[in-house]
Amino acid sequence: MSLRHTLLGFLSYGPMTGYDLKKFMDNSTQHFWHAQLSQIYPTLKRMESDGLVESMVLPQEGKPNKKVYSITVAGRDVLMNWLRSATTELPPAKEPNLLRLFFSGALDDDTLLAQLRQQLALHRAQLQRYEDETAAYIEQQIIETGRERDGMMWELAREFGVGYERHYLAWLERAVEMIARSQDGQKGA
Amino acid sequence: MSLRHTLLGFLSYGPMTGYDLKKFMDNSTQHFWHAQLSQIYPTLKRMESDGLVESMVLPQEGKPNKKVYSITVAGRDVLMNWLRSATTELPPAKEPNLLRLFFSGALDDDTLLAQLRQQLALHRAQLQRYEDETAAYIEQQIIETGRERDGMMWELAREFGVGYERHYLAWLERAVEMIARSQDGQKGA
DNA sequence: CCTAGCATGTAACCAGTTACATGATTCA
DNA sequence: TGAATCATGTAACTGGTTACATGCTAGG
Repeated sequence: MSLRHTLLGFLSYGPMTGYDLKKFMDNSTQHFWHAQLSQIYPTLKRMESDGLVESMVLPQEGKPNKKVYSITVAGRDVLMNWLRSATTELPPAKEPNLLRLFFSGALDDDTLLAQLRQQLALHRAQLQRYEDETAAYIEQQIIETGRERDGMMWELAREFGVGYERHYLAWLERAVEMIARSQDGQKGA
Repeated sequence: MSLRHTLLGFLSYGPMTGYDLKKFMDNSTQHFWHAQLSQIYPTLKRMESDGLVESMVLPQEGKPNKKVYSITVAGRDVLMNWLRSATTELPPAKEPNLLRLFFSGALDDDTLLAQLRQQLALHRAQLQRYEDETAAYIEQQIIETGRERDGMMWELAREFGVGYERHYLAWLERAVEMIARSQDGQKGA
């Protein structure tokens, strides 16, 4: 259900097209909610027939016409109800990399270490991105839109990402160390 | 694709039924991969016709017959290839609670604080579970099965969970503090 | 010349959820 | 008496991915 909520959330900032919505998602909610254009377009269509959004076609030359969506009163209602709704359970997660590790007892130490080091590199890069690009993007968005309170939420989400990557890195580093040490022990014996 | 890998992973420890597989998942991979029986049964069937597993029917009285699945050589092959496969990208995640917060600028401070405190309670409970039940369960499994190297992986996954919950709690606590403080400032003024 | 960006969508497929169906046994 | 555990599944639906289709403009 949450793609609908994501679209309502962005449209609550102002009217825009499906294409615009995709770009906003790629730049901001990407790491906690994402979608392809091929899912966004039909979802907007269904949301319109459900009365949550309405569209206006802007004719263009040399490009397909723009279809600009706005949130309706009913849409704002659905959005606010979602924002207020209680969290009674932790959402189930799918983490293929953890799953892989869980069953990696069958791998030799070298392959296992290579796996973990690959992940280390990816997470280091992601931490960097949160600290540089994402921070700059949020600051710029706050200046451009003047949405300071929303900006506080965006910043909180970014800080979650930073904390998450730091935890992930610390854990990976400990795991690598542990396995490397147990390997030395075997070679030395 | 990863439900198939999960099932192969558990079957690599020994033959079991779909029902057993579900219980193992609920007790161990639950927080990084989960599935319903209604998805497990047909998946096993397709894996059998793909030659990754094979089944043997054990007749029972008063209950449906047991269908015990074992991993085949081809299945073990697929499992090992997956374990060895490189991680080239961070897997995309869906975090409805973060998404909700991202758009929560429209909520008043009290509702926002209530939201965050609900989450705090859930994550505190989850941390406790990882530290008590999960730790005990893993220890017991290692003793029962003698799989010490696999046990190291299970334990690493558990420690990831502990670290994740600690990070989540620290972040929630900071967020609550920040919002509560900004609220005091407004009241005091 | 080719790639990226702008801008819309459809169709086929795969993964996952919810509801339904059956039926015995054990425990509170 | 009713819920939980054992044990299998099917059917209908929803959510999400991948591939296909079109076509112009700007920049390296």
